[in-house]
Amino acid sequence: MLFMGRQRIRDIRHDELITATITAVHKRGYAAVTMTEIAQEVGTTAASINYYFGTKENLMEATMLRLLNLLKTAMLERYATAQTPRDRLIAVLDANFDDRFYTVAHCNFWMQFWASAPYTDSLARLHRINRARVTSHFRAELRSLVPHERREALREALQCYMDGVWLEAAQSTAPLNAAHAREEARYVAGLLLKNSD
Amino acid sequence: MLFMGRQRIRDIRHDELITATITAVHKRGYAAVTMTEIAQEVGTTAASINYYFGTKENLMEATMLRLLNLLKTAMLERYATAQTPRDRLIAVLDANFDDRFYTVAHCNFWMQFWASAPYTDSLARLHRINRARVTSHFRAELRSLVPHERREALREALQCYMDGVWLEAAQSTAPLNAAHAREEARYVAGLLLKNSD
DNA sequence: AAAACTTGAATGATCATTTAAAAAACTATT
DNA sequence: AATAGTTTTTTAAATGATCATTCAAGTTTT
Repeated sequence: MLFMGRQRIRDIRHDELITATITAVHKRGYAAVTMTEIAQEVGTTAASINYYFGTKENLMEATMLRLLNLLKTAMLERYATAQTPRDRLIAVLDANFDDRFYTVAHCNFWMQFWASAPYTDSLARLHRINRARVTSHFRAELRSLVPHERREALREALQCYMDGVWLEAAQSTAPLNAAHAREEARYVAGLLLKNSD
Repeated sequence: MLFMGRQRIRDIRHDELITATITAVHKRGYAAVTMTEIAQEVGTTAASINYYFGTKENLMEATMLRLLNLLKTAMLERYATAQTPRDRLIAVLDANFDDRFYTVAHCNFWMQFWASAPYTDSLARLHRINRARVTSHFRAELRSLVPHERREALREALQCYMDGVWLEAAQSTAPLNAAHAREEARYVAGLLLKNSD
């Protein structure tokens, strides 16, 4: 309890501020949002954010880390019950359109992060790592599903499709329908794989 | 000649500065790039940009307009010689991966513009107009190629795929291979349409 | 000579970040 | 369970840096 007590406020603030960052970036844009605006989302001050995160860049990094972990969790959950290679491919697709993850605010933050990642070392690193992870999952699952010559082309097509869906989701004015996105993704994957051999 | 002369320098600067904007945004990022950096790309000063474009926002808008026009031109050229609906669909796809258009710097500017468009009225307008145009082209060509029930799903899939390819291209460190991108796009479109009925 | 163009030096606004001092939460002791 | 001491948290105000934009005085072109 002693230790827990020490950590509690810090953890609460950490979560609050990351949530506030996603909301504020969605409202005002990654480039335009100020520390004060983020702070106001949860009724605190910019100085407080610096107390907990040090810099704006760290805050953005921590926010992106939360999204990456959300994606990873969604993926591992589905992986745990997948039996066949096809199941596992669908697990990867579905994870990307998980209810908890596939929201306008999340896709929007992701898109804006993506656009500015190349210009900030710490963000570029996160981006690279995640990209490599998704790619290797796709490669592994496609190995036993499509012939060797077409594998990379199909993997790229699938990844581009998914990125494109997020991009569109990021601009949406209405709430997203994650279940529908999963169906569409399966349909598209089905078409791409059906004739690939 | 008088009139031409009057316009010449203005036109040259206009072109130079738009090119400089694309390069500088690629180097430094849409959010981080300064007027001075853009000016330095062509050895002039920030004040000069303001003389010609008034504001940074106008400059960005003009830059995006050039890309939009490049895309439109590439499309119309190919449309002119397309005979069948299938030809016209391929024309739309190929235009998006035209040699003049599909470069890292262009895709990068496009991506960054895309991410920040929702937060600036004039840019949002451009974005909306372009999006509507591409969508209506796809709808028109798919009308006679795929059954009614699947048309929207396939159109969305194709558009998302193309957006995703741009997104990846924007991050590339090597020069792009536009011809290869066109081939891939045809291959993907082929798979999507083949089994859709 | 007039118009168009250029630029170095202000201007003024906006921000992230730091500081210092106060408030709150927690711990240990009695 | 009250209290004094310690650490953690909060914030208003200062700091300092960065920029887009404007200005005014030049230069070049027509």
